Amino acid sequence: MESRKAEILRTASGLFREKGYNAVTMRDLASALGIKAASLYNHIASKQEILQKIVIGIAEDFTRGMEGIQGESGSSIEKLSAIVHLHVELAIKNPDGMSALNSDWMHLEDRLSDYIRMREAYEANFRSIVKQGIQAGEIKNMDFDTIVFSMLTTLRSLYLWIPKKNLHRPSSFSDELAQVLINGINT
Amino acid sequence: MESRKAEILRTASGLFREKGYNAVTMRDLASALGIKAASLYNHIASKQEILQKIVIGIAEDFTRGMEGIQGESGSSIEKLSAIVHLHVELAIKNPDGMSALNSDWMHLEDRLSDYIRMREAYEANFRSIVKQGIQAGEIKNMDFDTIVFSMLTTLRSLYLWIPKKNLHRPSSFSDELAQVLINGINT
DNA sequence: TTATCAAACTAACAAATGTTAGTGTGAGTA
DNA sequence: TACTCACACTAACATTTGTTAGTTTGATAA
Repeated sequence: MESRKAEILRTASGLFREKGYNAVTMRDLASALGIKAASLYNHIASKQEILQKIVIGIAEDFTRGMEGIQGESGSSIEKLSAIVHLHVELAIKNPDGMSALNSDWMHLEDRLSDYIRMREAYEANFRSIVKQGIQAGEIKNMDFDTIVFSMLTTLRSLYLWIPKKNLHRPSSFSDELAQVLINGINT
Repeated sequence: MESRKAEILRTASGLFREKGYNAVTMRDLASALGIKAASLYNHIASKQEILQKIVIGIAEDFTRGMEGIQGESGSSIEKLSAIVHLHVELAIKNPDGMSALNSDWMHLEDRLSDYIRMREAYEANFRSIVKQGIQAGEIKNMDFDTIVFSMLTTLRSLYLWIPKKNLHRPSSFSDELAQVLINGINT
């Protein structure tokens, strides 16, 4: 059974998505759960903790996923395809949390530097895979920054789009997206 | 000379970009301008007005730009290329304002429905151009939603990226981006 | 029964926030 | 000189907000 705390995090994610972290008050959140604001503090220490649990948790999912992909053997194209799958999987699992990660990370306070470190490491890994692909002749030698930026922003924004689609078969959707994203830059 | 009001809007755009509309207080904004919060009200009616002027102004730029493109003759590929140019031009002109448009539109209150109407009209035009391109055989018949989503999110996120690049020649950058975005879907 | 414990409540507070009222000031104009 | 007007100031306000203190409740275990 979902713990009360998990329920709070899930409900908060939904509200953060609609209005952003700062526009959601503890009274809003309590009201969405059918309780009073003060009661929230039986479960969480502060509003900050809610944001941190949501955002850092997902950032760690991405870090773990990227480590797994880097650890395996495979061509650059195969690795990029695995990255697309990772983004689709996490966006499906928790689109509201992804929204907070994308829009509210700057309000992280104490854990802001942790988040930025993880994001930079992730992007460095991503760039290194694309670079290897170009060197190996697997990826077209177009403007490097443009390739990376275009792929990353599309992947980062998946949470906006995925809830609208009817994903009967997530894995086939994921394959399809990988095709569209990679075919444009594949040799 | 830049009016005091324009200076306020410009400064506010920068702060909104860093922290988001709700996290920027009138005292923050005043302090960035070297004055007191109450003095702002000699120039603007409310905090809301600042957001509205910024966001609705840019939304109207896009609406006008799209009307111009739709009005001209040309292939779908040429129109898409013109749309890329439009996005690059507006992102260069005012990246901070673009950030507010992308991240703070939901706080528009009175003018929220105006904004949403404009955005929906813009996207409908975009989709119609892609659809015509597919019917005319100019664009690959891949998954329609995926093509549209991938292009639109990349264009919408340009403001995050453009300030980091050294754009000596905006028009050649624009051509390059259009190449990367369109080549992947071009026949 | 009695004790425990998670989880809700009421009441309150200090700080922050958007905004208003009323006032001063200094440069340009009549 | 006297007037105006843009633009800044101080002081204060009513709300809103995150959070704390202390209390009640209702189910489960001893």
